[in-house]
Amino acid sequence: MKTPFEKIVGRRVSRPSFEPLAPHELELADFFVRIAGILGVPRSVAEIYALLYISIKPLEFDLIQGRLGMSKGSVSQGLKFLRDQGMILSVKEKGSRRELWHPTPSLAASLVSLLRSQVLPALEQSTPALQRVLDGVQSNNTSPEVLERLARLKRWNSRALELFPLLLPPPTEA
Amino acid sequence: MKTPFEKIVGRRVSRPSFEPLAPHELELADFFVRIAGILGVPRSVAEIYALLYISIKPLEFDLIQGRLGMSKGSVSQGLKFLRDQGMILSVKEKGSRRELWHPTPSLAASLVSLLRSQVLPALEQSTPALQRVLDGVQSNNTSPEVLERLARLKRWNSRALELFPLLLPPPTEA
DNA sequence: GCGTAGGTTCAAAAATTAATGAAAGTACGT
DNA sequence: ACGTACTTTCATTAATTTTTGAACCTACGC
Repeated sequence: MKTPFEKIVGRRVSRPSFEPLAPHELELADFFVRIAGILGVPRSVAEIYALLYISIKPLEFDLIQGRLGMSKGSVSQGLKFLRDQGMILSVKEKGSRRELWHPTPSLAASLVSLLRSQVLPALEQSTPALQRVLDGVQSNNTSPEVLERLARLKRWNSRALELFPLLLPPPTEA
Repeated sequence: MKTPFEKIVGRRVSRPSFEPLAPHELELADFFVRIAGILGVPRSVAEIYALLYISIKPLEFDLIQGRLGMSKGSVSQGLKFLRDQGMILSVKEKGSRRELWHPTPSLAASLVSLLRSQVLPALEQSTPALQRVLDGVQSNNTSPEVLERLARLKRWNSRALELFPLLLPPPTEA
């Protein structure tokens, strides 16, 4: 029992029912799920994005939940993730407080931002870490080969850190 | 009770004990674990690779197991993974049947092969999948905007598939 | 200002993924 | 050709990640 009306009538009122995904919608969802998997993004997030991506109009919370058959919590967290990554935007109809979601124009920019957030922190932590490894290895006695290996690793890390902004430039501020 | 000698003496004989990792070895392991995480490779595999990477000489199974404090199964599977990816090689001392493991000279080539094995299959599956989505969408009535979105997605996928071998060329056969 | 539509939080359950270790090969030195 | 040192397999267990859903906010239309 939830809504005031349901309290009065004393039974659950049938909720608006939603279409399950059509075959081609499912296929697009699978596609995004696969790509997301590579980047370590959970399936529910990919499904939400796919649904918004293939929809003509911006979609509301309840419809997303209904058509994908997932919990409120998942929809809320999925939308938060996509919003934080700048992958979706919302509009509001006037006179309603509900938000309607649609994908941002540039998927490319979105993916870049995702990759950045995954890779850059790792690269940045690595520079001092590798230096410490080199220091530690030099106090012990190690072979010139190992020393050279580690030095090369550090050079690569530095180069990657330099190249990264060129390949995947950060979003330019307004 | 395991070895014949232990059967005779009737008690477990103290196994050779192994040094735990030194601080700089731990730090290198952390580095590889972090990088591996991005690529969805489990921690145990990264740890094995780190140990081989920082070692002067090729290492044997038992020593890897002992120093990393992990199970036989994990060591076996980890070595298999690294071997299959072409990231490590083995040598044998004459008169012994045990294999000694060391990293292949080129870490770069190894990482490329890893990336290929993760990304390429996804890209390849995607081409026909996206075509099916386009077909499905056209039989339904959808907006020109959505159609354009999906067409763009497919073009990107094709381009990625073309570019991939250029960026990360497959290993050349001997 | 009140009531509630619309959304978030977060502890607990479910699902997925990784590690373990005993049993089962396998091939090598003798 | 035997015995066993060395390794792999794989069902089970443990760890981690994802999803759920009920309780809880919060701001807006009235």
